[in-house]
Amino acid sequence: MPRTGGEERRIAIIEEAIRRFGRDGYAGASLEQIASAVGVRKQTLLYYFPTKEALLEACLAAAGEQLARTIGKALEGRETYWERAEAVIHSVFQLAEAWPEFPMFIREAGRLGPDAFAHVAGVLEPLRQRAIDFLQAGMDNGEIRKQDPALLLFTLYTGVVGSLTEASVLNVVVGADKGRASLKRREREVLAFVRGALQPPTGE
Amino acid sequence: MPRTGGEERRIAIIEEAIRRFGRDGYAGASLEQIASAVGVRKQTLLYYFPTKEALLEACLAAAGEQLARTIGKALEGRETYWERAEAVIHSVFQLAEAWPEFPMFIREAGRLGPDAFAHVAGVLEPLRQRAIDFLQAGMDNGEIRKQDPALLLFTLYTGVVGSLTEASVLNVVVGADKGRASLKRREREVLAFVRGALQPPTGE
DNA sequence: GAGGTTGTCTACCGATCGGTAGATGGTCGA
DNA sequence: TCGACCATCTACCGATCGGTAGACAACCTC
Repeated sequence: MPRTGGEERRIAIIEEAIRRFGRDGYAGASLEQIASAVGVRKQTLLYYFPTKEALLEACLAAAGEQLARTIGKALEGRETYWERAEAVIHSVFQLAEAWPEFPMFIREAGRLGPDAFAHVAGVLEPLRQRAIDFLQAGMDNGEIRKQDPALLLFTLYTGVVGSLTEASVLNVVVGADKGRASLKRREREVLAFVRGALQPPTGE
Repeated sequence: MPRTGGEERRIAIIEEAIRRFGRDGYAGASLEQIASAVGVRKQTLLYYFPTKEALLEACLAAAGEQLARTIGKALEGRETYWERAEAVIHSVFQLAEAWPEFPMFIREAGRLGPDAFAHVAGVLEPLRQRAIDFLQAGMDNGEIRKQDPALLLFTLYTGVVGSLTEASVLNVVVGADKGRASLKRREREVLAFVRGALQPPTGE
């Protein structure tokens, strides 16, 4: 009866749950699967998280924090609009490469409804506000096409998340598309799309 | 014991199943719920579709046909690139307004894996080929920014589907956003984004 | 109007799900 | 050293799930 200790195991369960919830959806993943993947019985999982929903909420919060950490670090020292956009997107793509189910879980959070997604977004709120102020400033001084900054942010979000989660569609639409090289190509594509969404209509 | 007759009921079941699969996901929706929403017992549903998976496949095929019909009709008589893009997007947004779960189901199809999505995409293959040829021609004569046409199509797909399915995210990121007016606003936003993705980098 | 076909039902089954109860062992501080 | 606590387990429960078996009624055909 090995004892890994409390916090460590708790984190292991959350990470595995994010993988499963991302891959199979909240309803499609069972506590049994998650527990056994961690190498523990279901009842042990229920010792850490009294219900499935409690586990979900812990995952949502953890995902929000992970994302905030990743994006926050990417923003350090970046000044121009383009540097920032590029750095954030690159960091998220790196995260997705190391942990493919992560963006899927984020999307699942959105699918589960506003309440679930709010758990993720709560931690990200300061970053959201910064991003919107930043976009607004860029529009005011003419470096970014004038538009609703919040809607623009939403469009950027769907573009990045879609590119990271719709791999099945990509395989069917584009043809064989696996591995690291493909992810890199999609990152370039997203960057081009973001450039298009940001640049003023008259070009330069 | 009313008898609605075979084909009519079959279609009613498929439409309700698309709603439920779209809203709750394939795993999250039960045959019981679908059947009772149609006003029929689960065993009657199983008379039409011997297994849940068979019902799913029927839904995938039906969704593909619905989409092909909608897009095909939107393309009639449109000539320029912009007219076509606008018409297709508008038709899809109209479909989504009348049937909000429809785009959610399409996204669920992608989530279920390449095999499931292939059932939808099969019917759409001629349209996909036309779109790619069309984009390629536009790039060749300089009306569209040069890029991989298949990847561009994928990006457009994720933009439209994302805008239609990530309503929860939108509510959190943008704030209250319900009803017809909001959908119209999002359609304009998507159109702007598509324009950005299509236009050559030097403006015009 | 008899008989097959089609559509809908009641009744039930085994598996699995999320969750409860409680025993057991390991660890550590008093 | 001994008792409290922490972590993990075995055993089990009621509900629900997808699916089967089969009765039965309405309809069509001849």
